[in-house]
Amino acid sequence: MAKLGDVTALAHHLTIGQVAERSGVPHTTLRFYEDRGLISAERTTGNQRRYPRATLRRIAFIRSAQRVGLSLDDIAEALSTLPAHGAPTKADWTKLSKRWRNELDTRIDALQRLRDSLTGCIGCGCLSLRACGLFNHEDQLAEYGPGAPKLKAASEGGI
Amino acid sequence: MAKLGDVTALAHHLTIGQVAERSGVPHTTLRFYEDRGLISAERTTGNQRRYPRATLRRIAFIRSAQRVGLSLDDIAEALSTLPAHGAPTKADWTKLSKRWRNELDTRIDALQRLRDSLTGCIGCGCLSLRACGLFNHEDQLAEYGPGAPKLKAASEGGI
DNA sequence: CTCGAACTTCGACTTAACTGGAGGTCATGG
DNA sequence: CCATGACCTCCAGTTAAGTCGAAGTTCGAG
Repeated sequence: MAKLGDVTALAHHLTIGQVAERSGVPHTTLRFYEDRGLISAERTTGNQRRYPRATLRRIAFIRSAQRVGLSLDDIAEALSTLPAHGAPTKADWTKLSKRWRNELDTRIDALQRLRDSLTGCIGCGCLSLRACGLFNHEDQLAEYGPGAPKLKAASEGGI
Repeated sequence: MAKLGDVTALAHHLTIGQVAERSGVPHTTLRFYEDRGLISAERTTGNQRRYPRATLRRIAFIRSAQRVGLSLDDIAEALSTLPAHGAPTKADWTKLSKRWRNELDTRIDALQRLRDSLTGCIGCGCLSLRACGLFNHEDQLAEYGPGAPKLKAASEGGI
């Protein structure tokens, strides 16, 4: 039953197990995220990872962003503009945020249309989805949809 | 230069190539979607696919839903409650829509929080993200995040 | 009737995002 | 000081969502 004292050695540094437990993200995934450059950790003399508390926020951000359909690459790119440790400059933040705002706004819009069109279809009784906003730019959508393989050159300005 | 007449034979049925072009989804992907039960087509005597026009709306729906992070399985399940051809009953629609509304509302909410927290961080100057709504339920999130492997039994009530 | 574009199936390959196991190292209560 | 559990690296396997190519068939303008 040897346990790492709950009185965590060095209150500001969490072990990978602690981060895994608190964030709900498996430790294997945390190492994976590190490989992909999403998070980072300092090492003890014995080569074990020690995470700053801020990592929990970073992970929360990652999972939130992922949940709404952004790829780890997009997220990594965004996060890379922030220093791993220490406070980012206001300029960094502004730039990152501007790029994301557009993308997020677009996605929020898409979601709302999806939701409202469903609701609308019930409300108006148009059981075949005809005339519902979402479905009437049929030929316009596409452009670049989802898909594992990178169809369009990874990045080209936006996320 | 033999081209399929632009005066489409049987105005209500599109070839896979036409659907691909109009929807922007590659024909290979259309066949893949058929395998996964997302769309379907009638066949000519020569075994070629002929899609009803409504398929374009179905595809638009699929891509929209995917774009905001829903899996093809979720989408397939939702679409499966609608008949492939012909009008669904109002009851079908109501049921489908109710389930999706919750999920979509949740996602919209998450997106908005993500966006607002970014914006807020700039506005309030809290350069380290401290005190921003999104990041303060740190230990609560997780639950079930994204991930290719099916961690939690595929479906368990909601999408 | 012919010819090329468009279609068919099928199976192997790719990418993203994990997941799991083998084999070894670190840390700490007893 | 030693056992045990938490940690380490590396690498292979899995799932989702496509993508590609080979080899053969259908379609329809000329």
